[in-house]
Amino acid sequence: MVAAEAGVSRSTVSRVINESPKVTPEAVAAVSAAIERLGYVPNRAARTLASRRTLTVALVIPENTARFFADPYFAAVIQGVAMYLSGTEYTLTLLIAAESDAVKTRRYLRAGNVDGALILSHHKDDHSYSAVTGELPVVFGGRPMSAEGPGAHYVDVDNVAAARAVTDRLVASGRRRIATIAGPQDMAAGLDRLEGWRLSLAAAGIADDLVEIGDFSPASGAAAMRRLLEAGERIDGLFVASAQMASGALDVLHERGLAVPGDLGLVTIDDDYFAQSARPPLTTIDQPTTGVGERMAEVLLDLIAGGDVPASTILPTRLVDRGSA
Amino acid sequence: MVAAEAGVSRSTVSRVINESPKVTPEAVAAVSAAIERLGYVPNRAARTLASRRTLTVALVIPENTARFFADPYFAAVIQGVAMYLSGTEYTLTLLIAAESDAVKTRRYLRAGNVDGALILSHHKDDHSYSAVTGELPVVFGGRPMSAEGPGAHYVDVDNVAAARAVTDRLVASGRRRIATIAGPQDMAAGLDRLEGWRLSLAAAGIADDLVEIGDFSPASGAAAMRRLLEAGERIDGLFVASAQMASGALDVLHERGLAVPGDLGLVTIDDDYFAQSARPPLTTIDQPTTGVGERMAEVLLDLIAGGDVPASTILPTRLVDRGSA
DNA sequence: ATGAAAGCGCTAACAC
DNA sequence: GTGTTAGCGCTTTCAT
Repeated sequence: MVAAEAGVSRSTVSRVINESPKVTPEAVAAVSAAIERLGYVPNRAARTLASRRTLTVALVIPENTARFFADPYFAAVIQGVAMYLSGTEYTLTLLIAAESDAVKTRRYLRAGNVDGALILSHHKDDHSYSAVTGELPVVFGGRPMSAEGPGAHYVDVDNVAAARAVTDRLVASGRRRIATIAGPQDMAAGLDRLEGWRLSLAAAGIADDLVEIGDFSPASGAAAMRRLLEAGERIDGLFVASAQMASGALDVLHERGLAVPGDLGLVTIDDDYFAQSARPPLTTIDQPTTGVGERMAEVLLDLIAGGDVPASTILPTRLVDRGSA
Repeated sequence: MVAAEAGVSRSTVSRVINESPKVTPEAVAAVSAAIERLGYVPNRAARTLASRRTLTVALVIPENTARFFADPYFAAVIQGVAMYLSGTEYTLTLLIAAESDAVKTRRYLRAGNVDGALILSHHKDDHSYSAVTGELPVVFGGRPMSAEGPGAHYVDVDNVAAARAVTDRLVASGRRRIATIAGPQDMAAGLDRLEGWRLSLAAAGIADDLVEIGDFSPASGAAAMRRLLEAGERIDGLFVASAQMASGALDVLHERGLAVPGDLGLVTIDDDYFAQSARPPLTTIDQPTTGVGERMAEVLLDLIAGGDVPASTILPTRLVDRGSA
């Protein structure tokens, strides 16, 4: 094998591969050359078995979250994770966790098949994985809801501040009757954005009674918009908790002949295709989607390396003003 | 360990785990019970090292394809793969292959770290992975372009037939001046859909000179639509090679005050959010996206198992008539 | 049908 | 700094 070719022992080869500091430069050179010449690639299984590190991290997507694969947000996060990892020695295992046997997934995680796990979940009850947090480094995507306990590491954006900032635009435009189409109230993002809207209105002394709930999908946004309109109030401002829902809401407004921002101001969150190509293009919040994935991976690797990382990593967002307020 | 608990040897335990037929039912029962009782989970690395099967398949996404992660098509395929695999013993490794060192990726694949690979690529030059086809079971998503050689296994839909079928609707509506916004001509799907459009027109004796090319994104569809309109021809029918491009094209038509299907018929491919929520909703082709992922995984596992699978697996599509032709 | 023994390819003490 | 010696936890001949 490589050892013979380089004229050293297997141990030295191993040390070079693992970048041990205690190897002479000459030895490193000889081994590297031999590796190159032979096109040698270490066997992962053997390394794992001997060292008890798998060099693998799992990305767990609970099944009911998987249904939202079409959501560009998730796709972007996954992409961020994969891209960050591709620059490291680590490998990514994608796990769609059937809720029928979350047990199976948890066992897999605890069986030492991975060095850590990233958990991307949509709903509150998805967090059945918090149990593994004690036995394995785990990083959640998005602020986990109560059940996780205070120790859970997560990466997220400040949804409260983002929602508040964008709603402030509505207020600044002189809107006084401001409604919201909120996200699901069993998701942190849904709750936080609603809270941000409330804070903005409270600060301006405006009533916060016009609330309809959607599930972040365009169809749910359209339905919520209809309910809002049918309630009979004359709204002059609207904060929709996601651009996908805003797109649905906008369809309904067009149907009814209501103009944005002429008849009412409309702002949202997510600077994706929906916000950009809406007519009119929407004032919104740009959040770092692939960035969330990248940081999740980074935090996890730090945790695995024994680093001592703060439990929460909050990424900055940016307000994109397109004049739709 | 389990052997002691069940009162048998390690070999027997191993046989039970690997479902060897030569074990008495009693032994199986005893071992299964012991496994259950102890919550035993076999160590993957050790199994792999001893058996030389990794129980892992790679899903390779060339970096320039990764940019299209937002494309719901890709997300759906990945989801299909992951969900199919979750029902098997196999694990999915997601590999974003930097084109800078495709060498690294190929080595990884050849180093025996996976039992097979699924390759999802967008463009012609992505297919640098065809080289591994000889050394490892490989299944491509989408018909690979020439370079792969005839042996390459792939799963796809019949894009030619689909495009032809939907264009036929335009013809059936009496449209005589039918243009197309085609996909990239370095992708099989782009070429095939253009070909289908041509065949439909040829059969009807209609000229096929009105062609603009896009890259499947909404923005490119809008740009192509502008070029088509500015060419000055009065078009009465249009086949757009993807719903995302159709959405962009429709925006331009609205801008110019052209009505669908009043002024011109518009049909496309993909029954996704874009086709469904377009105004008007579009006559289109529904293709099994997660189905493609599932079949890719299924074919790969068959290949790994030594099965002898036909090189191409063509999945059926369905025409969805929404009256936009 | 089952057990005993010999590795799979590597890393990790431990000496030198 | 480098080599030697044991395993890591399984599967797999080979006997029995």
